[in-house]
Amino acid sequence: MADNIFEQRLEKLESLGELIGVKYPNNFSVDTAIISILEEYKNETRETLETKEKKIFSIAGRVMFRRIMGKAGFLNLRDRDGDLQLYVSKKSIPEDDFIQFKKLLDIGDIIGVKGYPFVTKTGELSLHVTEFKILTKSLSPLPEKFHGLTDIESRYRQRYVDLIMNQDSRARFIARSKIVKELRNFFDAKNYLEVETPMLHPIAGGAAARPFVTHHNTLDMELYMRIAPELYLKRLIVGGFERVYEINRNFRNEGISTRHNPEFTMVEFYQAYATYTDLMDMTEEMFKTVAQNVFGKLIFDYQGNTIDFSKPFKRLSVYDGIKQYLPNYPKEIFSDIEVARKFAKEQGAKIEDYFPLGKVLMELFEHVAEKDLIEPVFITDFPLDVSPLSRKKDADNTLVDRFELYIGGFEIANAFSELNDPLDQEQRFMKQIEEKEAGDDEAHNMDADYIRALKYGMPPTAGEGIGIDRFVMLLTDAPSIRDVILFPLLKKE
RNA sequence: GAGCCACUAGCUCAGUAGGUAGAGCAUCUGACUUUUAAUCAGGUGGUCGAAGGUUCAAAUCCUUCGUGGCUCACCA
Repeated sequence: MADNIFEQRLEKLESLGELIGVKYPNNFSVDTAIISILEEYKNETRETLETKEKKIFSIAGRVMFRRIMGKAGFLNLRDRDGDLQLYVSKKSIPEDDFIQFKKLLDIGDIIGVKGYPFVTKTGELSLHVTEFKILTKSLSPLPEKFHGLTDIESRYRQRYVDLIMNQDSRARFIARSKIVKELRNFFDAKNYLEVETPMLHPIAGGAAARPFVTHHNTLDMELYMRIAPELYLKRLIVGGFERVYEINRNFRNEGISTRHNPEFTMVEFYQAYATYTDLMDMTEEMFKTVAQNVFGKLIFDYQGNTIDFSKPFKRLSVYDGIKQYLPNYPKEIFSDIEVARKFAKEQGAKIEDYFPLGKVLMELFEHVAEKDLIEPVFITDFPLDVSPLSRKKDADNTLVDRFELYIGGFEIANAFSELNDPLDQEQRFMKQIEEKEAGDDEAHNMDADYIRALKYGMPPTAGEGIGIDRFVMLLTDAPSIRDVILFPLLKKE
């Protein structure tokens, strides 16, 4: 015998080829999923089942455990959504099949079996196998059966192994898929139109972030991976699609952390004739609906904190938040930039000299409050300086009709009533360009076509973006964004 | 980008007054026809993340590098 596992398994693969004629057969038909056998027989006992006619099922999956005795043995078979124990005995199957079972099988192999359900002495529903076929040899051994794969890097790099071994990881990605489906149902029920807008942008816009740059060869043109779909979706509002949403990836060329992956998924949606307060109500309804429909509950544990979606979400303005977290604030910080800068720096916020007042206040707020925003809370009424695409408040032109939703200590949604005054928008872009020149490399760029679109008239509109990855983190109690992204970005091996 | 920590068999992990590497599971051989982390007996398997250095001697001490984790910074 060869002296390592890979070589040993290659030899078994050769033997299989000699025994059945091909090494990788594809002639086994599956007629049943394990979960439907479990469902159909869940109320049967050893006694009730013995009196019934034996019904043959054909199932397939991966061998996870085995316990082999002399002329018989048990296997645990796993398919896409269930595990079932198999009982294989020499006298019940053809001789060639028993050779496959006894001599050629390894844990991790993909097999197909036929057999009839029965209940063992110890009361476990099992399949009494009458045909046994190895369909795909696994040449690499699976991780240790009891502990599974725990090394975090391996779980990300070899997600396929993680998904085989770790049922909680598997369940989390299934939940993610259901969450996205429920979001679609939610928007579809409100007559939203799902659209797809460009991922390659000639101008990176719609958010403040550094983009990935790429190049189109034939047009010899610089392009940017999109940092947000916002400006395209609002062009569609101009075009008369009054309710649109898009679920897709954004790309931001920034740091990686437990809450940031360079490519992440957002649902961004826009509704004409709505305001940001309408969206607060809608967001609450959305979170409750998705949580209830996917998980059947409204109260979640997130990393040791309880998050209750059944209660109305709190609402707190940025300025009130500063007053609440820093009761000793100097009265002048909301009007005097020098006082605000000095105070924010004293509190430990990172303030650059070119920051306008609104940005200083925003940094201050996030520095002191963000970590404590565990229960769902809408932070409202942002400074104009940090909101170049938002509508000004009627009552105070230094603030905008905007909110961000915080849950579990991080930002999960951002929304506002949209600025639909093309002349104001043009001035705001000009101001952003000034900030860019002053040193803010994440300031917005001028998008002349977007201004051109607004000049045709965009109805009063509100829009919102929700980070799907973070939403899934909350609902599945995931400590890191990498736990909810199948293949998170890692350095090259 | 900074600090701290980790990297030993396919997997999960032991192993520091520095003396040349171990266990469990997996795998191999044998026994066993109702087991379920099966059991019993006996084997195989390692350039101790990489490269330098100190030393008679390095998994162990030092330096640099790599990969990863956590925290901070960045992320309006």
